Amino acid sequence: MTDDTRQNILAAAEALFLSHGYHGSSMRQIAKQAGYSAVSGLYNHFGNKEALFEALIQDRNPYQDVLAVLAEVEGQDGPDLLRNAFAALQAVFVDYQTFLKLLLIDLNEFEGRFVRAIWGEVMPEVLRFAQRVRQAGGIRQDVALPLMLQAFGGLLISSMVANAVASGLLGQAAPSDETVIDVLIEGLAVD
Amino acid sequence: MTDDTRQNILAAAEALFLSHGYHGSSMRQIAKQAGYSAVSGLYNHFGNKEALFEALIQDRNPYQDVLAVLAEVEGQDGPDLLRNAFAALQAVFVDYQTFLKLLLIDLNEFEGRFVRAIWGEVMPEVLRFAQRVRQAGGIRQDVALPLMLQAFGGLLISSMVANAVASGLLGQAAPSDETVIDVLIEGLAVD
DNA sequence: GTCTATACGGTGATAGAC
DNA sequence: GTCTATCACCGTATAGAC
Repeated sequence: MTDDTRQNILAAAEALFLSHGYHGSSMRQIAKQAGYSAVSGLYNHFGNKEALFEALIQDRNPYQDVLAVLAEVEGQDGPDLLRNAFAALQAVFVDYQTFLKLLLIDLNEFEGRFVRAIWGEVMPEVLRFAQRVRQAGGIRQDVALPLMLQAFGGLLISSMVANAVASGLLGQAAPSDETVIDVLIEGLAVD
Repeated sequence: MTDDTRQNILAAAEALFLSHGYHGSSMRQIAKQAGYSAVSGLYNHFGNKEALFEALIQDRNPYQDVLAVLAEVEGQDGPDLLRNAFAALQAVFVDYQTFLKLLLIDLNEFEGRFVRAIWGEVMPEVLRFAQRVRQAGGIRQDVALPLMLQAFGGLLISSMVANAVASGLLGQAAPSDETVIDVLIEGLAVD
């Protein structure tokens, strides 16, 4: 299959999945939206609905951008690194807000199978970043690395969710604040 | 309908929703599990599948327990209050781990409609708790209340998710740590 | 009221003719 | 690529028995 037809189908599937959910979007609807007049046209390119969704997750995830941020972020010390990485990741996720919905679908329908596969590839780079933070200095050494990452990730997620809620993606409006990480950094910094 | 038949149906629906998801659990399966030989037996008690799910969310949510914790938690100062509330809420959510899955279903299938309704009743008490924390002293006054709540909630959620992942509810195992809140409190405390 | 039996249009998916 | 059937299953509605 050419890359054009593939992207055409993925775009149709994405639009429907985002607006009507996974089970709310039928293969017949996706086929129609993609310009086919019969469902079989879809099954010529993707084995089944699940394979179509997996292709969508593989194509739309922020994997590359997150890896780039973690590898290239700079800072004078640990707190500076954390602050810069947090801001850079927030900026990345602004462009991937719709991916949040795909992630939810993955969690619900496939027990997070597809996102976990991607996470497996990102995790090594995350650990490498955490070690960079620790070695850059200015961070309390009595805080374990997993604990620091859980706090960092939790705040990042809560910031993304607050952002998504504010933009009406998942619910109703709520005020967003970009400095939530500063409180954590204050707690992590050496006295 | 008697409370027995109601709880019988809810238990059957919960077991199936948790193990096979919302669309993976058919009304026929639920009816069978609840002891009926025809689907219609279900429709005598719940108007449709969505109403059945809503009743389940209403019946299984931690609303009462969370309200009780927020109203009754004590502490010598702000940091102490935050620490005690965090621990108490963590303890509550241990008993409601399966509710996480119902929450996910609500987010995915109903845009979080049912959980938002519950949240609307909890929020006033949450704000009252935040003001108690601030007035109890020992907390930086330059940190806005919504920011403090977002950080507190984000860490609570990340702790719950880490717990759920560790228990295999949502995915594969990961180490859990109960002191993630201490880092935040360190950042919130007055110098 | 509570249960059973049956029926309707939709679904994901397959098979075959053009 | 298109059409058309066909399959089992889905949520739901209805008619009727006790």
